[in-house]
Formats: sequence, structure tokens, C-alpha cells
Amino acid sequence: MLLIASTSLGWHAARVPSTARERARADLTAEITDLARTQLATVGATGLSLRAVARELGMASSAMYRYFPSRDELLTRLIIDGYDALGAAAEEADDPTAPPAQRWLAVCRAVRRWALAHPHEYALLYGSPVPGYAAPRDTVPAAARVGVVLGRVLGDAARAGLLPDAPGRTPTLVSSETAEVLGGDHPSLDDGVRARALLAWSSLFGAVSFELFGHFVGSVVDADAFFDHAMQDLSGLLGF
Amino acid sequence: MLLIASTSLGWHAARVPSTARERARADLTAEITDLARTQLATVGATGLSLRAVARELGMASSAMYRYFPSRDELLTRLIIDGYDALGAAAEEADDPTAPPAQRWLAVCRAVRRWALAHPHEYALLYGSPVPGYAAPRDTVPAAARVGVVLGRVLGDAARAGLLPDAPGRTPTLVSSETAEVLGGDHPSLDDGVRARALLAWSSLFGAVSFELFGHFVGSVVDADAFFDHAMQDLSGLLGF
DNA sequence: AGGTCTGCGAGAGCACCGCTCTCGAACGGC
DNA sequence: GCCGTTCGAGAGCGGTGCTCTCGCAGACCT
Repeated sequence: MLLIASTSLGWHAARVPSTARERARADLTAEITDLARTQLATVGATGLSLRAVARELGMASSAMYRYFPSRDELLTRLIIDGYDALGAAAEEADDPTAPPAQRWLAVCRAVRRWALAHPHEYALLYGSPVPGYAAPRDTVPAAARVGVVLGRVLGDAARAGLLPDAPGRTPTLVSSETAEVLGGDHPSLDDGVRARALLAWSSLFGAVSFELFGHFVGSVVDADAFFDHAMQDLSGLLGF
Repeated sequence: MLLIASTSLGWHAARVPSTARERARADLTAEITDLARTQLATVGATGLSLRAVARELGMASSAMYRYFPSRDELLTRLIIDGYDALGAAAEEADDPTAPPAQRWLAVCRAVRRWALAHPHEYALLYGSPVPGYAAPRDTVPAAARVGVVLGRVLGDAARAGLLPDAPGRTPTLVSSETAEVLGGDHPSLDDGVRARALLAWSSLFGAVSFELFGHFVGSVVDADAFFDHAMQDLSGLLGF
């Protein structure tokens, strides 16, 4: 609960470990999450066990609860880290000087590459929500990073005049906050293209999930080529 | 293992329970799966417990293993039933006399409606694969039903001359078996449109999964309208 | 009809899990 | 140097999947 209190504090200077005790605590917390991540990568989310982490760390399982109030909290930590790693991969893949179609494809490829390299972690992010039902609030900003990158591609394309003007005759489908992320106000961006952007976003993850979860087995012969082809079709949907 | 042997037999007459013992066994098996399904609907797949089903049924947990060799086998049974229920809903929603765009939208709506009505069951089908990794072989035919319906819509549209001729200048992306399901041989069906069909298929489930798993929260204001809009965009991708 | 064979349910038990509580030791600020 | 805080360990609770054994009862065969 001290952890929760300190993170909920606006005064982020308290986050920096100053005393030796805080240093040790931060180190052990990191060690736990690292070990939990490797265990997640091998046995998956359902097989991740607090006791196994403790065993591997050479300490009592009960001591684990000094650092994470529950197994779900540990999972939440891994989820946030996963979203951040994926978001960073997407951001790094985006070259703002390239034409929109290339940027779109590059980001999609980065997402797929990360997913294939971290299948269990990806499943934890985009598979069935494992804890109760709703994702904790603190995961939202990290989860949004890939969407922000894709939104930037769309907005840049619009501002560069690479998109035709939109008819603007669609009902309100997208929230104003999300519209802001998807390029903001621009004559070539109406709610129709914003909805298509959201569709393309979910389609990207639909394709990656289907490949990773085996739904394409027996249908797709060349996964790499199919994915590129599919993502180019989606970019056509966006007007690129 | 008797169950497995009998289902793997080509001679399906052995499936019909003749003796009183087989009747009782079939009844109890059905009772177990029914009870497991309701428990799945309430506590989800991870919370589904063999012992709880046994408790509710008033019998020892060890007796459960006379009917299902493991919890995963019970899960597999529920998965197959789920695929079949979803497939039946899709088939029932498809009106072969309607124009392709309407058929496509109707099937998509049926899939979404079923998913919203059975969220945990849907998560079991299209979320993270819960048992080890690969889906058991016997789930494949049931899992294919929705795809078959969508493939029939595409094939019918092609045979009715409602699709433009395809350039046919794309590398082989789709397996021949799947190509057969997606309308077979026709001048307006090349591997490009087949790949787009696979993309649209995965995009449908990507959109449904995103909505169900909460990734659209805060972005989409009218889920019904957004879904219809998105599915119509996808049907445009198919040439409807 | 009697004997055997087979499927069935129950119980005990194993190893594991998340989580709680308590207690003694070590540490750090006053 | 004292005292409060933090920490790790241990025992324990209720739960899980799964195994093994045993006794019963229905089914089958002679």
C-alpha cells in the first residue's frame, strides 16, 4: 500500500530511491518482475506462479506479498511493461520522414515482430483479459502508445495534404479525445476516416492475434507475405 | 479413452447409446458439460473448476475423471460446442437470396451478437489459447464454420457476376483447401481477393475482440453504429 | 442361475496454488 | 541507545488438478 501511495503521489521525487532500504526494495522488486517475465515467457500467464518466483529467488512465498499485494498486481505490472515495450517498438519503427504508406507498414511490421518474439506477453495484452474483467486504469496510457503512433501517421498524412478531403457526412462514432489523437481537426479527417483508422487499428491486432493463436493455420501459406499484403490493403482503406 | 475411440471410429452408429449404461453415461456427460458451460459463463475459463462442477452435481471430484480425462478435455468440449453455436448463429443469419453486402453485414452482426451474449465463451474461442498452445485437432471443423459461411458469400457473389475480374497477379498466399472454401475457381477470384477475404475475416474478429476486451473503451462512442460502419468498410474491401 | 467381468462412485492422498497471520530479527531515525 | 518500522520466514487455511485403491452393482456369458 505504500507502493500505491507513493505512485499515486504527484510528487514524483519520492519515486527516486534515496535510502539504502528503498534501493534494496526497488532492486528486489525489479528482480521479481524480471523473473516473473521470464516465467511468463515460458509457461504463460495462467502458469505464472508467485510461489515459483519466490522459490527461484530463494525466499519464502509469503515474503512476495511485501512487494506485490496479489498475483494480479504482479500481472498488471507485467501488462504495463508489455504495453510499454510494444509501444516503444512501434515508436522506434516509425520514420516520420517516410511516406504514410511506408510508415503504416513499418509500424504494423514492428507490432507483428514484437508479438512473434513475445507470444505469451502479447497474449497477456491482447488475449482474454485474465484478471476479473476490466483492465486496471493505470494500464491505459501504456496501452495507448501504439494507437498514438498510428494516429500520428494519419495526422501527418492529412497535414501534408496527402489525403483527399472528406465528405464529413457520418454520425459521431469516435470520442473527441480519440479524434484528437487521430490527427485532430483537418478537412480531410472526418468521423468516417477516423472510424476507418480505428478499424485498421483493430484489424492489425486481429491479424496478428489470428496468426499467433493459430486461426490461420492451414489457410495462410506464407505468413510474412500475407501480412504485408493485408496491411497494405488496410492502408488503402485509410487513403494512403 | 472409450469416448475418444468411439468418436474416432468411422462407424458412427456406435455413438448412439443403446444399452442403459451407455444412456446413463451420455446423460451424465451432457449434464456435466451443461453445468460446466453455465459455470464458464459466470466465472470464466480460468475459474472453471472440475471440483466445483462435481460439488454442484453432488458427486466426488474423482468420479469426474470417468467422463473427462482432464480439465483440458472438458475445456475442449466446451470450445467445440462454442464454435458450433457461433457457426450455427452465423449460418442462420445468412440469407442466400440477399445481395452480398447485406449478407456480409448480417453474418458479421450475428457473430458480434453471439459474442456479446456469450463473452466468456467467445474469449475461450478467440482469446488466448488456455491449454498448452495448439488447439486440438477436433476443434478445427467446428472452428471453420463461420469462415465457410463468409466464403460462401464471396463465392456466390463471384458466381453471380457481382465482382469485377481480378488481375490475378499476386503470389500464392492462401492454401488450396482454403481457396476452395473461398468460392473455388472463378475469374474474379484470385489470391489477392482471397487474401483480402482472410483479412476481412480476421478483422471481423479483431473488431469484436477489441470491443469485448475493452480496447475500444473511451474511443468508440456508439458501438453498434461503429461496428456496422466498420463492417461495411470491410465489405467494400471485398468488392461488395 | 451363478460366476465373472467391467464400469462406476467414493475416499484418501499428493503436490501445487493464492493468501493470511504471527513472530523474531534487522534496520533506521530520533 | 531506544523504539518504531520494515522485512523474511514459517505455519496454516482453503482451494485446485489429478492418481490410486477399494467396494459395489449392473452387464454379460456359460
